[in-house]
Order: sequence, then C-alpha cells, then structure tokens
Amino acid sequence: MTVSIRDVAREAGVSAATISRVLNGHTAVAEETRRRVAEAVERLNYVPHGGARSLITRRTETVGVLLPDLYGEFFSELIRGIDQTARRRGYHVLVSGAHSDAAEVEAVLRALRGRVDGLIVMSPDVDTSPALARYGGALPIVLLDSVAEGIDLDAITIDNYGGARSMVRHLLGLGHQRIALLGGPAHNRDARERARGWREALADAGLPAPADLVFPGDFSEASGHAAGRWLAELAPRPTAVFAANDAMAVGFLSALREIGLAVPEDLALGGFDDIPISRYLNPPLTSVRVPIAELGSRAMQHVLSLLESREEAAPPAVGRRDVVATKLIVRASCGALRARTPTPSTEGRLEP
Amino acid sequence: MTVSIRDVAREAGVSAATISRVLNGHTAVAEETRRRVAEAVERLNYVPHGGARSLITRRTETVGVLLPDLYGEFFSELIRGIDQTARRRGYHVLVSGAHSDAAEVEAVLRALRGRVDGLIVMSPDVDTSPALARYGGALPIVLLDSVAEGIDLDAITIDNYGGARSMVRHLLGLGHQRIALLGGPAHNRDARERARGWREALADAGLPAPADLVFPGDFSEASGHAAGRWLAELAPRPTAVFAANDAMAVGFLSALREIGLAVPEDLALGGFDDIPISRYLNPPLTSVRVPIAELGSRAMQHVLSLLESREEAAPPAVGRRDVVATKLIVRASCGALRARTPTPSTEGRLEP
DNA sequence: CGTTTTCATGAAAACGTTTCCGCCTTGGCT
DNA sequence: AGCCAAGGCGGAAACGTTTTCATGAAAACG
Repeated sequence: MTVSIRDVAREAGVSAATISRVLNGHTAVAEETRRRVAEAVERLNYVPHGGARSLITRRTETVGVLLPDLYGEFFSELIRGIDQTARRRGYHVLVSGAHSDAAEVEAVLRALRGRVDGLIVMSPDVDTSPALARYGGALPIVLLDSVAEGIDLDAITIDNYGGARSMVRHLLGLGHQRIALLGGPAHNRDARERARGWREALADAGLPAPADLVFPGDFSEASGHAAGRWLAELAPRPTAVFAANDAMAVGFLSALREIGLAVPEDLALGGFDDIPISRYLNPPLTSVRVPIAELGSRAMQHVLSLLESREEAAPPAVGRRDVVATKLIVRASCGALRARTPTPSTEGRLEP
Repeated sequence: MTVSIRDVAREAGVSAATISRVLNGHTAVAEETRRRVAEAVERLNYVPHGGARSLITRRTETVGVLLPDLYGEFFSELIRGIDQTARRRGYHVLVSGAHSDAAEVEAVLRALRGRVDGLIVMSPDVDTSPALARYGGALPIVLLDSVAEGIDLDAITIDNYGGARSMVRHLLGLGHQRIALLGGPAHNRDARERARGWREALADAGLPAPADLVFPGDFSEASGHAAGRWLAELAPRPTAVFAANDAMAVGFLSALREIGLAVPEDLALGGFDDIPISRYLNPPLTSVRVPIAELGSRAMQHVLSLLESREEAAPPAVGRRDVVATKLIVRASCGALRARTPTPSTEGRLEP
C-alpha cells in the first residue's frame, strides 16, 4: 500500500541501508548508485516515514506547546512567533490549548511522551510544577510567563511590572494623582504583576493605592464595559485609569461614551498590550507594547538551544531567565497628545 | 535512562506483552497480575512511548493543520475550535502556519508523512491541489475555506457570499443606493466571495457595481484607514460602505473621524466577521457574524469521521461539502438603530 | 478419570527507519 | 607482486511498542 524504504531498495536494486545513506547524505555513495536511487525514489514517489525515523534517531523534531485559554490577538501572535522560528529551524509544533487545571496538564504531558523533543509551557494561572516534575521527564522545558514553584526551569517572561510602572509614572507625570486600576483575573500572573507595577509606581510617588480604586476585571471587553458603571459611582472620581489590558480598555471606552465622559478631557486612560486596533480607537489608546510574537520566538529559540546543547553535552548558550522588555506607546487617550492621525510615523513613542 | 515497557516487565516479573495488555485492556489479565503490573508501572513512573506505539498501530492520533498567514482574532478562534474538538476526541494537533506558496505546502506535507493521521488544509490564497494530490497520499483531508482544482476533496466553507449579500440587502433596505466596497486581497477566496455577494445584491436591486466604488484593501486595519482618503475624494460620495472585514472597518472608522465624517449620519457602514470588539466600537459596528470556532470544530469533526469510517470501511457519515452559515448583526453603524448600550441582550440580530 | 474448552501468559514477529560492523573491491604505494 | 587504506555497500540489530500464535494450566464436561 504505502511505499517503504525497502520497496525503493528493491526498485533500485540496492539495500535499504543505501537508500537511507543517499537520502541523509551522511556517508559517501557512488555517483552511479546515487542516481539510480534518486530515480527509484522519484518513480515510487517515496517519502520517508517520520515516525519510524524518530524511533531510531530519538528525535521527533517536534516541540510541544501547552497553552492556557487565551484571548484573541495574544494567542495568534504567540503562535505565529513560535511557529515561525520552529519552521525556520526545521521543527514542527504540536499545540494543546485551553488547560485550566493541573490534572489536564498532566494528562497532556503523558500523552506527549515520545512525540516531542521539548516543551513550551504557558500557564499563568495554574501551578504546573508537580506535573512537570513528574512527567516532564528528560525533556527540555521552557516556561512562558508562568510560575513553577520548587522546580528549576528556564523561563521567559514579559516585563509586566516594568511596563505597568512606566505607564503609571507617565500618568503621574501628566499631573494625575488619583489613578484607578482595571485589574485582571486575581490568580493570573500577568494581572498580578501589572497590579504590582501600578501599586509601586504610586508608592514611589508617595501616593496610596487603596483597594477601592481597583476594579476586579477579567481581561475581557465585557468586564471593561462593566467597569464603566463602577467608575461612574466612584467618588471622588479618579482623573486617570490604567486598564491592565487593552481589551478591557476597549470595553471601558465604550461604556464611558454612554455615560458621557470624554477621554482624555474628563478622564485619562492607559492600556496594556498595544493590540493592533488600539491605535485606531477613539481616541487612540496609549498603551504598553508587548512584543508577543517575539516572546514566542524567544521561547522556541530557547527550547531549541537547550535541545542542541544537550546533544553536544555543552552548557546552553542562553540565559536561564529571560525577560522581554515592553515599551510605552503614547497616543491621545492619556491626554499627553492632541488627537491626530494615527499613522506609525507620527505616533509618539517613549522608552520607559 | 528512560524507562521502557521491558523495564516494567522485568520489575513486575512478567512479559512485555502482559504490560501492554494491562495498559490497553484489550485482553483479560488475571487480577493478581494486573495489580503487580499496576504497581510496577507506578513505581517506575512509566509512560508509554507514543511514537513507538504509532509505528505498530499505524495511528498517530494526531491531525495536521496547515494554515495561511492569518489575522488576529480569526486565527485564535479557528485553532480554539480545532483544538477543542480534537482534544475531546483524544487527538493532538500539529499546526503549521503562514504558508504562502505551493512549494512550502509541499515541503510541509512531505515532512508530515508518518506524523499525522489526517489533514486540515486552509489555503484561501494558493491552490494546493498539485501538492495534495502528490503528497497527500492516503490521508483523509478536509479543505477549509479553500479551493483545490481538479481534485475531489471534502471541504468546509464559510457562506461568504450569502453573508455579504444579506449585509448589502440590509443597506439597500435602509434606502442606500450608492454602496461602496472595501475589498480584500484580490486572490483571496473569502474576499472574492464577499465581493461577489456585494455585486449580486446590487444587481438584484437593478443597481450597477462599478469598479470605482471598490477600494482594493488587504484585510488590514491600515488599509481600512487608507480607504478613508480614497472615500473623501470620491464624487459623488457613496451613502454607505461595506467593508469586507471588520479590521478594515476599524481603520476606516478611525480615518472617517479624522476627515470629519459621522457614522452613520454622513455614511452608513457595515463590516464582516463580527470580531469581539466590533460591538464596542464608536459607533458599534453592524457586521456579519462568522462562527469561526465552529468552523474549526466542524473541520476537525469531519476529518475524524473520515478517519473512523476508513477504519470501519464504511462510508463517511458527513456531507462532502459543508457550508457554515453567517448571521447579520445589526448595530448602530448602519443607521438602522440609534446608538445604545452594546450589551448582548439589547443588541439586534437578524437572520439573513 | 479422560477429554475438551477456556483462560492467562510468553515468545517472537512486525511497524519503517538508521547505523554499526564487516566484507569485498579498487587503487596506490613500496 | 604484495600489501594496505579507503571506498562502497549489504546484513542485521536496534528503537519501543502491539499483536498473533502457541503453550501450558486450570476449569468444565461427559
């Protein structure tokens, strides 16, 4: 039915070993033989069976990616970065999304044994360390923006704290003293770090960060919209709001419009993530840019270099913990700029 | 190093075959033996090697997904749908993204041999039929919103045509006679079908669809923004615009604001896709909802049923061509509604 | 008690590759 | 002419499972 290396061998009148040699080019083969083999391969339309090859070479050329339940833009960008550098290096990507608890992660980890050479694990909500410790086995693992207590793994994280702090400092610099926070899910690592940035920036300025200035959102547009009502009833009203992600800022803007509050005149607003549409909002949204694709790409690079270093028994050439920097993007919503054409060339950018 | 089934066999004092029997439960095993084996498995922390198993069972329990270079929300939702139903049925997902030409697709197809049991191929831009015919081999394949000339494959498509037509009819019903189109990439299937819907809806109303009413966009926010200038110079100006996707509508809205045109007062606007933020735009965007996750889910279901039917040598229980319906979502941007709170409960929905 | 059936298990083959080892041929060197 | 090195290639083992077949013991049956 499906043509195997032995069929090709028979067709070319050589042994299977020779076919393998020609295809992989490790050993010298006579020119004449090479030609005959090439012809047979072509004639039979032979393609080597990856699974069988993996068994003997002990390399699947596949990296597994475990992801939580992710929101729109973020997910795509991340996968894009991961897939792009994987493919460039000749690797495949096996994704497994939307893991909510440790048991699920464990099940996936088990099922992946013998299917992947390495792992990228992102789980900002649940602590996967027991599962990883038990079933990670000998696999190189890189954590993406996640925690893993008590087990020493390489990790790549976003500088959530630094980004949030620079945003709040920017708002402080514009004269705001009462700055509210639209927070993310309580157990989410990114959300917590961004909240910490907000808190400490205020502390640095000698200002309080009371709990009643924090709205408990969940990173969704809907929760941002709900925050509108919350804000309307807040007295005295904050003069600025820091939304822990752009999706919430979008919903929030929409709610403010209904309430009749103008941004930035009545209220300054800053977001986080700098999703593509942020520059096209009304007003264009000041935000903290996160190089998401780069995050994915870096994680993949890291796994691959662990993989290579393992083969060569050399120490990895990369840092154990990598933090990818964020960048403050100033647009009109914070009041620092007059609203204007949101083209890339005219938009203000500041380093934190 | 890594523990194999033989190690467990030795530990439990039985043969490897028995371990396999216990783990897979196909044949009866004495209770006492089962217990000993279970203990050994537990003690050695044994996890079967998926690759080795695949080799003999001839099933990898993995489905490959080939995707083009995709935009934000769409990509995530699609993968979400695919991954979700895959996992529910115990399958893995191997993704490979951003394929721009046939040669690339061919290379990936070759590399996937022996790694996947089936394939979901989405390639609205390039015709992959030669590659699929040559290297698809015996694999079950489902096309996602794609064309494949001259080769008979099952396919799932979005009702782009119907969705576009119902949107344009809606605008016509509101009294608009001059309706411009913000088109997508010329070679893209979705874009072409949506353009066709626009054209034929106009034709049905006895109206012309001249080329100068078509802006050649590329589905990006930036091209939507560029369309603003284009529109401003159009004379006589259209009274309504149909954007072939929401991303362009977002950029377009932003440009209109700069130009000083009010939506829907000066210009009615409709989009396509109904991405999550559309309801939070100013004004909330009338759009055509595409159940993207369902699209992915249906594709996966289809592949899996092909897989099963093959094993049972029975005819597949699903239709060869599946069209997923779209739904017109009416909000304020078309002028049919007064702007109001964009909550799910109050927003108008109409069947096409 | 002898025969047959059932049950539990082990040995070995198979899946499709790669790679180690060794054999044979060639050709260059002394 | 004899020797050795190198090149080219085939045989066979190996990777870690599942599954078929065979075998022996126990149970059922007359």
